[in-house]
Amino acid sequence: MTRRAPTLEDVAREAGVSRATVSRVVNGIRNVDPAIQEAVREAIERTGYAPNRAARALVTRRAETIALVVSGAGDDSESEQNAFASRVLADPFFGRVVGGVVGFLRPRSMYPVLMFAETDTARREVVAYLRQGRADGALVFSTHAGDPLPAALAAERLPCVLFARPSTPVPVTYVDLAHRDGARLAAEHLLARGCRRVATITGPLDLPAAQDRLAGFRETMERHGHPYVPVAEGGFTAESGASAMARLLTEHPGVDGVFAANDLMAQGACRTLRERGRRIPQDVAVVGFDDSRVAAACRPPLTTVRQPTEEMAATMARLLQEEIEGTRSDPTAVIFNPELVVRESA
Amino acid sequence: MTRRAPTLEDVAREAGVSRATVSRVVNGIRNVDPAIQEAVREAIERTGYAPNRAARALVTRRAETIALVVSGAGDDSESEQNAFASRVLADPFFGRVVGGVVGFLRPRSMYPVLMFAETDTARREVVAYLRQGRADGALVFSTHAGDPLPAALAAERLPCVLFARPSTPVPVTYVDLAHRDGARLAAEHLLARGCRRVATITGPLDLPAAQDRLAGFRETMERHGHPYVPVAEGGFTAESGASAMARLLTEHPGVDGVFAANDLMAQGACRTLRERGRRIPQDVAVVGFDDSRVAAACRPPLTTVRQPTEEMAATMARLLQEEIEGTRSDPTAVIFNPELVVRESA
DNA sequence: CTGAAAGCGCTAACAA
DNA sequence: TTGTTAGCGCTTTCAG
Repeated sequence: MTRRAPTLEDVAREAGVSRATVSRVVNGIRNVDPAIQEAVREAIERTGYAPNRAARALVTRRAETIALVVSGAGDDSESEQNAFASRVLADPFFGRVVGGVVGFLRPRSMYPVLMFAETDTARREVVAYLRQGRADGALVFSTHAGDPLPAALAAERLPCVLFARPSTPVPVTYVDLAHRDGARLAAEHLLARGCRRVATITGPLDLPAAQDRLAGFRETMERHGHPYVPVAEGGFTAESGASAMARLLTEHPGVDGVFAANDLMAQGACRTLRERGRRIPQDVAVVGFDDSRVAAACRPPLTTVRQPTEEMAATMARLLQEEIEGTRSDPTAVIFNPELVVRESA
Repeated sequence: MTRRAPTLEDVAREAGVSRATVSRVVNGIRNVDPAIQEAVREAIERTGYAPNRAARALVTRRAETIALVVSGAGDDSESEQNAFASRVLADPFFGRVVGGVVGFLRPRSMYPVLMFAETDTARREVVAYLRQGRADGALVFSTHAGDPLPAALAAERLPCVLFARPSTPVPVTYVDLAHRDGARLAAEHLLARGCRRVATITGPLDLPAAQDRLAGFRETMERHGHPYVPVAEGGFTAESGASAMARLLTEHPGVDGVFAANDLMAQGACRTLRERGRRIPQDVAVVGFDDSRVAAACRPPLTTVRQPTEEMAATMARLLQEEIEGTRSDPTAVIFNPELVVRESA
């Protein structure tokens, strides 16, 4: 026999006041006599009252929930669907993202709903979820260029904030990093330590972030008298970094410095270098990007360009909140500055 | 000027039927004339109707949401709070868990709410969240023994399912692995390949899973004439595995086989072995546990005992669903069987 | 400062 | 098979 959960009505009766008054106390609205406030609090205690969020959501039109969406490119196979989630989770970058988001949300008694959207069907479901008011807005992390999700969300006027500027212009708020500046830091560091035959391993070049890191790196090298920089494109994974490094070594055996556009690829590059008998950093210096947890764990520990991922993620949550509350209606962007973290690899 | 979202009422008017009929169509309840069904569907299309979940939740008393909770031991410092999330996410085990849960939930248009609870305050918030009906139940992953969360949830009669049998008995449903059998597989494999001086690196021994793996390993070794097995306790991290291996080598330089109670520790052990000039598996054979993604990525690839984590997680979700729907009211347990995966390390 | 009352949008008896 | 109607539990004017 399970007793019905106590409602506002029950508390009101218990405290000898009206529902409205209890509601005011629960929601911390002032203009309530301190004595009555106390009485209500006691009644809540006695009854073990917990407000029904569905009822509140119905009238406030707010779920007090936000979605954390990872949008990618994949096929509809079921194996692929499950794999996508664990692949994303395996990326150390994602752990920092969640840490940052949770850090912002928790003090507000909110927790993110985790959604993976690697197909158009899945993306439609994300839109439907938001349209049904199950979440008030979305933090979107796209893993590929031309992701249609931001535009779909914007078309429905659903609040959302992106990580990174979208590759095709969409009127939507985002946070990003000054990638060119980061790449510049890497280039200057390699040059300063005496490297003269410097190459770079880029991310997927359809991603603006990867393009910007490459452009910034080239620019700086050029300005310092190195107009030609060998380039190998990778896919932001350790495996792709390893094979990119192998290609680079084949074509340019004399390379003495490498800038990889993320830590995972830098890690892969290190593995290849070690296997080919190159010492790091004596023979080849390696600089990564992100300062994810693999950077410190790598052998040797990676010199890298730090992206303040947690703060960026927390800022996304704050911007989304503003959008939901209507504090700000026009899209904005917040750009963060990278920092060089010198360890042992360069 | 943002137009009010269309409601059932709007659709009903558009289709020339009653709200109830539209509701029936939306919820796929039969006994609706096909022609009317079609008309309603068109009206939904025209109006762009999306059901308001808060309203539905209010009457069905169901949020159609479940929480995925990671409960751990930590202090109240803010840095610790954020670190906990990314530490958990960094564990490859967790990626498989999420993959399994999402695989079950998604076909049901559900997505997990991610909650981290490493302090008593945070755990109280988890309970409050569920009591408010923001989620219908919880999947709980405890990272330490004697976690008070399962008991707290049970006391409030909130539906929940645990990963692994709780260290103190709580009347609650859980899934688990036949740890002893897994350890037996490891022992038999090491013995079969000719190892005679075999040691083991255990997990934190306050965890039943760690105890069982140790007990199963010892038992099998004993039955095969090896009553004494050197033991070093680790903490389920690569770092702890590395130092446990170092202690083992100091005290038992002649060791020729090691069973680590998870892959992360096996990975750490491999690192130490390599640094001390031991070849794997020629000088020392290493067997891990879990078959997480580090197992295949390790050098050399780890022979390990596979825990079907995705299936276990998916089963948790199914059991929770049953509990929420009241299909089953008594706690149950589902125990999975481990499998040996032979790669190169042993 | 407090209470009465009108919904929020939906589901589910119950009637027709 | 369809419609009518009574809430679900809460917030929020609007009076008092």
